[in-house]
Amino acid sequence: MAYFPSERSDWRAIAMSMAFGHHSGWPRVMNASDYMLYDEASVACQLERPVPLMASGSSSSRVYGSGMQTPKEQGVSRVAFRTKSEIDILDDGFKWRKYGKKSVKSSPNPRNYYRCLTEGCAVKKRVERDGEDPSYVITTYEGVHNHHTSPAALYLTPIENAFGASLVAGDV
DNA sequence: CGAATTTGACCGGCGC
DNA sequence: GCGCCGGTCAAATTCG
Repeated sequence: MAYFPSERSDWRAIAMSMAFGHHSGWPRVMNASDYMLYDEASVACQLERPVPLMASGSSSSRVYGSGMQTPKEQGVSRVAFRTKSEIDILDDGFKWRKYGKKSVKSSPNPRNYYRCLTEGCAVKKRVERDGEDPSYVITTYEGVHNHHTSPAALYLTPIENAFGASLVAGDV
C-alpha cells in the first residue's frame, strides 16, 4: 500500500469519505494514493465497527476507529482520525458552524464542536488537538451527509464522479 | 447590518 | 440521589 507525503491531501481524502459516507468525492487533486486512502476510509465507514489502522507507520494520517458503539447510536456512523497539521480548521469542502467548545478530561486541549450548515443535514464533527502529540489534530465525524453536494463538488472530474458512483452503489 | 463565533449556562446520562 | 463529565444552547460579541 502506497502512501503519499502530502498531509494536506491526506486529510482531505479521508475527510471526504468520512463526511460523505458513500457519496461523491474530493474535487481537486486526487492522485493514486488519494484513491487508496479514500477507499480504505470508505470501507471503514461501511464496516461500522472499530477498524485497524489503515496504515502502519508510514502514513501521516490514520483512521483509528469508527463505529456504531452504543444502541442509541445505531444508524449513526462515527469515524475518528488523526492528521498531522499545524492548522486546526481543515477545509473538507463543507460549511461548518461552530457551536461549542469544551475541555475534556482526556486531553489538556479543548475540543471544538461543529455542525454541518446544509439544511436538514445533521452531521457533526469534533476537532481537538492530540494531547500527547500536539502536532496532530484529531477529527471525529458523526453521521453521513444527506446531500451529495458540497460547494466544491461542482468541480469533480469525471473519474472522480465515477468513483463516487461506485461508492453509492456500495461495491467499493 | 446580518452572519458567525465565543463562552458560560444548562442539561442529560452514567457511575458511585 | 448526587455530582462529574461531555455535549448543546443561546445571548452577547465580533466579524465581514
